[in-house]
Order: sequence, then C-alpha cells, then structure tokens
Amino acid sequence: LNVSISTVSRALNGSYGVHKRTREQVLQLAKELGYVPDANAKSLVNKKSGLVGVIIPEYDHEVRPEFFELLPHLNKTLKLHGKNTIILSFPPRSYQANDLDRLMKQRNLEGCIILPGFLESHPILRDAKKLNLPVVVLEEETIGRYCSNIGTDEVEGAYKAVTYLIENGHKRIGFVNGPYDYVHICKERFLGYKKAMEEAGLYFDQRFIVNSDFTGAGGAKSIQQLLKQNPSITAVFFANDLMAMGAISYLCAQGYKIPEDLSIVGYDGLFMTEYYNPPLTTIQNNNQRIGIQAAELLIELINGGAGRRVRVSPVLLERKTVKRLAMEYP
Amino acid sequence: LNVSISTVSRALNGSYGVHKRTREQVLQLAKELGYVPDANAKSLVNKKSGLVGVIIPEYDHEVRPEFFELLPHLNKTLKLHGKNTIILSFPPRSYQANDLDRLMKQRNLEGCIILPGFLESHPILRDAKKLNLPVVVLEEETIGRYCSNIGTDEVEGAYKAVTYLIENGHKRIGFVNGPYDYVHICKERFLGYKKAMEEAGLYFDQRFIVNSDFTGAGGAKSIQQLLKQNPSITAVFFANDLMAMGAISYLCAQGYKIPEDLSIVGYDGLFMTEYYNPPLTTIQNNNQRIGIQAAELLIELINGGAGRRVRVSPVLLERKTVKRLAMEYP
DNA sequence: CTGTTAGCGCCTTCAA
DNA sequence: TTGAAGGCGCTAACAG
Repeated sequence: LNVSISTVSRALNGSYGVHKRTREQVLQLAKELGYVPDANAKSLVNKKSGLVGVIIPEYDHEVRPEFFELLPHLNKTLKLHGKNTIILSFPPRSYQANDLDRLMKQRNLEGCIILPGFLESHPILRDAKKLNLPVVVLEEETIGRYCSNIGTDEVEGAYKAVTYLIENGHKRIGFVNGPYDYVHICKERFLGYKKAMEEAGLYFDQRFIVNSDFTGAGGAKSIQQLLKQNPSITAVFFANDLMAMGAISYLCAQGYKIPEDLSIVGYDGLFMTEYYNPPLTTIQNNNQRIGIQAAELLIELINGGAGRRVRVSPVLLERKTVKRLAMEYP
Repeated sequence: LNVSISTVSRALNGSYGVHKRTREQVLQLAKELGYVPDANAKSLVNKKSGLVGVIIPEYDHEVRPEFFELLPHLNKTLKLHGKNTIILSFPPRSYQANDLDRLMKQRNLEGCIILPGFLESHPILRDAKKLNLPVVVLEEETIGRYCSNIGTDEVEGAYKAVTYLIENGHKRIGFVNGPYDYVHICKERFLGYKKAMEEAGLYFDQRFIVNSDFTGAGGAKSIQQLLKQNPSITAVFFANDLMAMGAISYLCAQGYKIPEDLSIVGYDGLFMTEYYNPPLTTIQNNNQRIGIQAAELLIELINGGAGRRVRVSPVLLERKTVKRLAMEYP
C-alpha cells in the first residue's frame, strides 16, 4: 500500500475519521487485490464470531423431513442478521453432559438452535435451559433465562384435525400417535384429540388409540392394529404425515378405498403431501414461519433479551382424504 | 495454574517433550475448569480452520428434498475427518463472479461442497473449476485441478428405468424430462432413454417427450400434455419422483388406475416413495453413498489430491407402479 | 485525519 | 523437559 496500516482497517469498516480520498484509494486497491477480511481473526478480537450453531439429531435410518423444510428459512433469516450457520450433528446417545457448552465455546458460537428429535428427557434440553448462552429449542418444551422455545401449538393442531372430522359427520375417530411416553408433543396432540372428542360429546377409550413411532412402516403396522382392536372406526387422525402415508399405502394395497372406506388426516403438512395419492388432508406446521421466527428469537437473545415461549398456529389443509358422512339427526 | 504457559499447549496437543506427570496435571485441571480450546484462535496460527462450506442454492418455493437426504451423511463423514460444516446459501441469481473465493477466504474454509440446483451455465461452476481451493461439485459436470465431481450415472439410471419398462412388455414409452436446456443431467437422462429405446428397436419421436420443471405441479401438467399429444403410450418415465407423484395424483383424481391404465417409473428414490400410493417404482440415487463419498473426495483434495470424477450407479426399486403387459410374439 | 502500540488465544521456534 | 518470545490478521486506544 502507498502509506499506512490501521487506517486501512478504519477505511474498510467505515469508522469515522478517514479522509475521503484515502478511504476510496484503500477500497479501490482492496478490490483490485481481491482482499477479503479474515472473519476468524476479527472474531478473535471483538469476541463476536458471527456464527450460530444448528443442532440436528443424527439418526441412522429414516430422517424426519419436516426439519429440512425449515432449515432454509432459518438460515436465510440468520444471514439477514449477519450470522452464518454451522451444523452440529451427532447421534443423540453420544451426547455427554455439558457438550453443548463445549461445542459452543469451541467455535465461539453466538447462539444455538436445537432442532426437534431429542427425547424430552435428553440431557441436551436440560443443558440448554441452564446455559447462559443464547439457545432456541424447537418443539420440546424448554425455557430458561437465555433459552427460548418455539413450536407449533400442538393441542390446537390436533384439535383442528379431529374437529374437522367431526364436522364431516365422523363419530368413531381413531388416533395413531407417536411415542407418547418420550416425546412431549405427543402428549399435547393427545390433549387436542381428547378436547375435540369431549367437546363434541363423543366416546373414546384405549381401543381408539395406538401409540406408534412416527415412521411410515410404523403407520402401516398401527392401522392394522387399530382396525383389529376397533373395526368400527370411520376415520383416523395420524400424528404425522409419514405414518398416514404408510397407512394409506398399506390399506390401498389391501383393497381399501381412501377416503370411501376410511377417512384420514395427517399432521405436518409436508409440501409433497399435496401430490400424494389422494392428496392428503393434513395439519400444516407453518415451517416457514417457525424457521424465520426461531432465527429471530435467537437474535433477540443474542441482543440481551430474555428467554420466552412462542407458539405458532397450524392450519388445516383440506384435501381429499376425508369423506363427508351423512349426518344423522336425532 | 501451578507453573508454566506454553507447556500447557504441548500437554493438550500431545506434542512430545512433556513430563508424564505434568501432562496429567494439566489435563486434569483443564477438565475441572471446563477449558475448551478456541478453534478460531487455532485456525489463525496454523491456517487450518477445520471448516468446510456446503453451498445450497436458495429457492423461494419448492425445495428439492433429495438434497437433504445426503446432507446428514455428508456432515457425518466430514465430522469423522475433524471438519465442521458451515452452510452457505444464497439465491442463485445474487451470485457475483468470484463470490466463491471470497466466501471461502472469509472464514478460511478448507474446502467447499456445492449441492445441486445451479444451472449448468451458472458462474459458480465456472469459478469452482478455476479456483485453487478444494471444491466438490455434485451432479453438474465440473472438474478442475482442485475440483472433483460426483454424481449419479444418469445415463445408466434412465437406461435402467426404460429397460425395465421394456422388459415388462411396454413399447410406447413416454418421457417427462426436466429443463433440458439448462440442466446437464437432463441431457444425460435423455441419452439413457434414447439408448434403451434404440437398443430395443423401439420407435420414439418428439411426441413421446415433454420437458418440464421438476415440480409436482409441473408433473401434473406434463402428463396432460403428453397424453394429449400421444394418447397411445402405455408407460411414462419421469425424470424425478416429484413430477411422477404430481402426475399420479392428478391421473387418479381423473379416474385413471395406476398401474392398470398407465405404468410409471420415477427417479430419485426419495425414501418416502416407499409409502406412496401405490408405492412408486423408481430409480434410486444412492444418496447415502454420494453424501459419504462427496465428503471423502473433498478430504482427498484437501490432502493434496487432484480433482477427479466419480459416478455412482443408481439402482432400480421395483415397486407397484408398473404393469406387466402380455408379450406379443411375432 | 493518521500512525503507533498492545493484545485477542493459540502455537512454534529457540534457549535454557 | 520447560519457559520466553514472536507472530497469525485484525481492532481499539492513544497519541501525534
């Protein structure tokens, strides 16, 4: 360079106190030389890495595709605030207490977002709550001073699904849930089912319900079990789309007609359900909204805000897997 | 600490020349204090950031879910080699020449992996080829001294799909392709279709083919167009699963029976196609293998290897959307 | 307006 | 086997 050293720093960062001409010269030369500031070195001095971790539970087999529907929105919003996203992924069982803290300090992360897929008893959720670094947890109920929580209003979602079936004349409505004992949202979805049934004065008991595992194969298995233990049902609400698809695929192979023989509502609103055969009626998690707002919650925490809880209302996507039953008038 | 400063560094990094007892003391204390080395500071001195970028094209609307099937494998393998993954995502149109270089230098990335979704004329592919930093490009044909390329053997995949239809007695086989003029793999898939048809001595012309856009809605539209311009076809090969699903969903709504009225083969082998209704016969990209090997190719480049090209054979998943036609004997 | 100095957290000579 | 010193690329405080 012609003359100077830290003037360059000021010129590039736009601090006050640089002659206009000097600044322009620097900027010009920097461009010519293809100079790119080293973000790591910067982070070293001003303790801001501009890095945010996204923690994804790593499973061997079926992935839960809904995670990936929000990842792009998450990432985009974070970028808007000048943050880059780094993926932290590991098998849930390999997690050791305080790993979260370690992971974050290692790269000087400014915050973390924990995607769904950890059981509600998993130590990472405990750690997230205590940690005094910004963390946003998706789905699983977890809040702390520096820990916000965002998810769908699951009770409302399940309530909407079942109410829609009731409005279409169904009275004996089955429910295939996920792993109730381990996953918090399953409890809430059950509550929504229960609320809708009770408000409508409809009867149900354990024979109307099967707890499954959120996989397609599990859905197929569960519908068999449900129909066996309670052949009278006319409609089933599945706690996720994958199980609903597994069940429909199985049933049609057995000669059932959907929705003529059995009405079905899924949950998640995966974008491809629109092209399912028949197009699947489902409750749509607003993944775009959740992705964006999760990022915003994290930024809020980074700026010193306190942890809080946000629920996003899901919406019913009326499609073709529910049959309208003739209403009986008393 | 009791005594010393740079001894600690040696103790933690296991360099030779530290008394056994000293080392143990240091290690012990470090654990108690919850000490975590700062990866950024490290990267500053030894010019190795341990960071790898994954570049994902950012689209507003439908995502291509197949990308996300390989991301976990990519990430897992990279981690095995001590690399972390950072997501770099932007709308393809916002890319400016040399942004790739800038992006990498900014965070001192050791390498980059470019996921599919950029058109073959996109400047990032040009940059990737020239750059003397390790880059692995998925799908789109791009190789350089420091640039490897991995993808499915697309010709073979399409060939397998069409040959399977032919073996099942089909002779008038339609083809719904993606955007032929802009995406390289579409040209290859066409070549596979052509090869299979010609080897079997079957006739086809432009009336057998529609170029579409890889979306579900596009699939529905294309099948209408195809059946209109050529009502005699008995089978259709779709260049991706999403279009096949869109088409099946549309056809069944119109009263068609699949596969009785029309046989269909998709492409991609999305894991959820197994639960489609009926389960979709498709060509499976081995996303697990591609994800893992893409990571390994990058490591190879980082270690000084030269760019090379790898093709992974796809496999036919025989399911329920192809009808066996009675063979005519001459 | 601009140059000098010090230091972020770490590793690597070089002596002791 | 260990300590001291210097520097990675950058910014901030303090002179000039």
